[in-house]
Amino acid sequence: MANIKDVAKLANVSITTVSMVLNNRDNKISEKTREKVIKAANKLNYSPNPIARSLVMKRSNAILLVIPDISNPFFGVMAKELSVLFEKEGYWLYIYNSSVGNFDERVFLDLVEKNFIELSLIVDRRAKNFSSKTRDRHKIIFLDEINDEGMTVTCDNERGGYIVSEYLLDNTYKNIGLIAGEKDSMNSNQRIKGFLKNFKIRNIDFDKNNIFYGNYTFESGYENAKKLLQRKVDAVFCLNDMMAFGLIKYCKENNINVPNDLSVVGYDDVFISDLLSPRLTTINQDHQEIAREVIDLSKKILSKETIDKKKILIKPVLVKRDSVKERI
Amino acid sequence: MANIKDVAKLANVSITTVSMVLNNRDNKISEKTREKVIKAANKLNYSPNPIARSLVMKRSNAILLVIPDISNPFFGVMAKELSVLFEKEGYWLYIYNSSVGNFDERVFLDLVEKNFIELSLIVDRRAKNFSSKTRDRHKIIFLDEINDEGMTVTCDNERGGYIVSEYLLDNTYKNIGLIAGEKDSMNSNQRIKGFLKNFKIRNIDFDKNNIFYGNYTFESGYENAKKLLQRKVDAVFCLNDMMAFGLIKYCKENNINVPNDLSVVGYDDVFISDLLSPRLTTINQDHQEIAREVIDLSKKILSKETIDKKKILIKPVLVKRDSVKERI
DNA sequence: CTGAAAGCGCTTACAG
DNA sequence: CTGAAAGCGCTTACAG
Repeated sequence: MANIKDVAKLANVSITTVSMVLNNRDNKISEKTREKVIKAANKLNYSPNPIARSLVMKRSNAILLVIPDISNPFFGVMAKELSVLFEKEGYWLYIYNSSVGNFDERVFLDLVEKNFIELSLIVDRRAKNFSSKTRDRHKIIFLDEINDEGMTVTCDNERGGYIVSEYLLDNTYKNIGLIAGEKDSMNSNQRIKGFLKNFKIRNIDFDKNNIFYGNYTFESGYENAKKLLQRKVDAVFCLNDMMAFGLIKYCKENNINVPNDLSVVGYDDVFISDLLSPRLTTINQDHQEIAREVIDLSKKILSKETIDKKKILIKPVLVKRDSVKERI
Repeated sequence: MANIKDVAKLANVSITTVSMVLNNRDNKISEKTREKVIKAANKLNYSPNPIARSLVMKRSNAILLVIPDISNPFFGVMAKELSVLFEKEGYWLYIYNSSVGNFDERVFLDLVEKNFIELSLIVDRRAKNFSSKTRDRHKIIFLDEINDEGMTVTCDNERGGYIVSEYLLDNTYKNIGLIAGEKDSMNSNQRIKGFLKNFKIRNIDFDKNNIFYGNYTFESGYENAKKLLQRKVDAVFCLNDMMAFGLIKYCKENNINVPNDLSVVGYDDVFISDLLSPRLTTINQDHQEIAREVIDLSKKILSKETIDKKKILIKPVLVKRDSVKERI
């Protein structure tokens, strides 16, 4: 692999000149030299070493995406879509599975500063505790409703929860259970908040013992199923599809018919929700729109434009399918 | 963020000494200096900059994983499992979605040489055409049955295909269709080869017009469904689950009952196969075992051990569920 | 036992 | 208009 010296030698110029031409700092370079350099570079199939470049420029064209778990299809699709779009912009995505390694401010700083990451997209509740120094020094977009200061692109979780309770209460469900995310997950808590809001409005009591906390995995849906069913619930709102799948799996194994014996609502509308038996009623978050908004915002941040909106909320939509028995 | 100079200054030694201590090249360094350095490093929360390190050492602790599409759950799970295991070994995984960007020898070399990648894991048929120079110079494990020279860890695709035809023929299916992967996909071709083998053995003709080529996506299963159904097939072998999902989706929309009107077999046993309606009969490739074998082999390759086996084949297993109607 | 120097492959003031 | 030199943050012969 040719380096800048080889090109300089072949073109009979200094490496300074090569660098200037190739980086278009060539306002003062003569057309003739320019051509020589370009020709030599092409001949040698040269492109600059990004590692060396990062070291001197302290930037890297790299964008960090922190997600809990790439094997969750919701994040898989998100990662894919963001990859495509950022690739077009000349950036590449460095995916960090935060449930695999650990993830805290120290890990984040190490990752970002050592690798000269230019922008970070984070969906991880632990980012809530980042110091303001860290937030100020690094460009971050939260894809999680973590706080009210940072840039955020996310689905309107409170509204999502609200819609679900509306649907279930309208359909006269009386004893509704919840399988939530981690206790300190903002996404999860916002969805719960929206969900409970409707109970208050209608002046209906909600037994908080009906809330079980999982961790957004298939397994945690499965494991919470049993406890939940002991409480004789007639409907369950799972705060993501994966946990709904786990719950449904448990029901199948125990001859509990969904939706006749139990109604189930998910959240995410992962593409397979539609293929399940029963087809899963769930909340759709338009990931294409999320991705688009993320890219838009990223471009602005990267080009240091001043940004008007600090929080972008995508509207959630209830997709009615077959896992809820409509009683009205 | 502290750098090596800061540590040297605080510990009152040269940067050489700091480097030696921290990299355990300290056979000759006095215990006293050693301690001073460690203390200073801890105090400053210092860890070496990996970028600078890569540049001088020409290695990076980075492993490249080339997969077609991270949004396919099969690859998502694979990526996750490999991440976990490599993390434990002190490496990190750089995931490249080859269906997003393009992928050829040039792209590969650029990626690997510029970033000082130490090992590449590739599942992409286009790697078939890599020159032997490239293969020799770089450590590669193919997760695809691409050729007979390189290191390979993969599922025994031929056997997988064979098992399926056995099952379908035993169940007296007469007009079987195939939705395959790309025409030049080795995985796909091996599965087809195994599938057809059984026809030869039993002296049954197979109409090759019943083979349709997709690209392993949900959409391509859906799109091939129509053409296939016009050929009045009574069973379809989809060469991965995603395409089977697409086919089943089409059937649902067109009131074709699976398995009563049409039997369907998939390949991969993605975790959701079990949750579909009907539950998908498919070939299981034990990804945990694949991941383990990959790690084992990787460790050997990275430590330059001589390797005995060049090709590791994981045994596929038919998982009988509900998408095939058993006629015997 | 420890350190000064060279060098990895680049970019960028600065000089001419 | 072009190039020599310094420097990014490290490691590693080599010298003493």
